[in-house]
Amino acid sequence: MAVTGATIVAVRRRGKQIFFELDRGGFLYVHLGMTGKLLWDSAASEPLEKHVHAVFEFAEGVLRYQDARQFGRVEFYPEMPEAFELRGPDALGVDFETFVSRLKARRGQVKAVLLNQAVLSGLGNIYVDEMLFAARVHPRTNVQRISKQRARLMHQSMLEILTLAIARKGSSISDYVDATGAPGSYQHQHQVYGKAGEPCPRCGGAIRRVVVAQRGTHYCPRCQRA
DNA sequence: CAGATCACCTGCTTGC
DNA sequence: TGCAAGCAGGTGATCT
Repeated sequence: MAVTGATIVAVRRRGKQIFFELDRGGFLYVHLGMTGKLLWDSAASEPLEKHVHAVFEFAEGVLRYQDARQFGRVEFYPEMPEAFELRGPDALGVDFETFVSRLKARRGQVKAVLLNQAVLSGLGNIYVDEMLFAARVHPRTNVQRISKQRARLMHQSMLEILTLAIARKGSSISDYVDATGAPGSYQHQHQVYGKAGEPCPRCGGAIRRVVVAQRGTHYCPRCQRA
């Protein structure tokens, strides 16, 4: 295999994309998709658990890639493909001006634009719903019709929510765990995601679930006006 | 070009 | 209990 005997010299991330750079050039690319996990162990388990698709052996232990739904990726690239370069900057690193200009370069529903990784890298379904709720923006709002003040609030909410979610090691809805097997705890901070029918924490009205951009979308119809 | 629809997969939950 | 339908942290192709 292309990576046998290589040493990882750096690990980088942009949005949901993880890059393990190798001393001999090239890199291993990992995207967890919906149910992917990278699991570290001091020794390989025998036999392999279900849905383990790749095992990387190190001097110190073993890294397994497990992914029930197989929407994730583990690939080796000798160099950076152009398609990767075209993806948007990491959401956590964008300043307000960049945020606005990248959003305003698009048309259509704000939820679809935020989920588009060519606009910003890193926003997924949970965090888009949560940031739109925080900024009181309806998910179907045309991105061209969002005011500067509202965009300011969205940008602030995005940074706050992502920062807090990372500090809490992510949202574990059913099965996400980190490399040590520990679940995240940000799911306990969710205001609207997965809360259909429950009272809005801000106004008490019922949270609604609809489909926007082909994704289950949770919002408060009273706080987030169209 | 925006947006809908489908496709890729497995597993868990819900409802009859 | 059984079985079908619906749902899930993502993305990309294809069509209208």
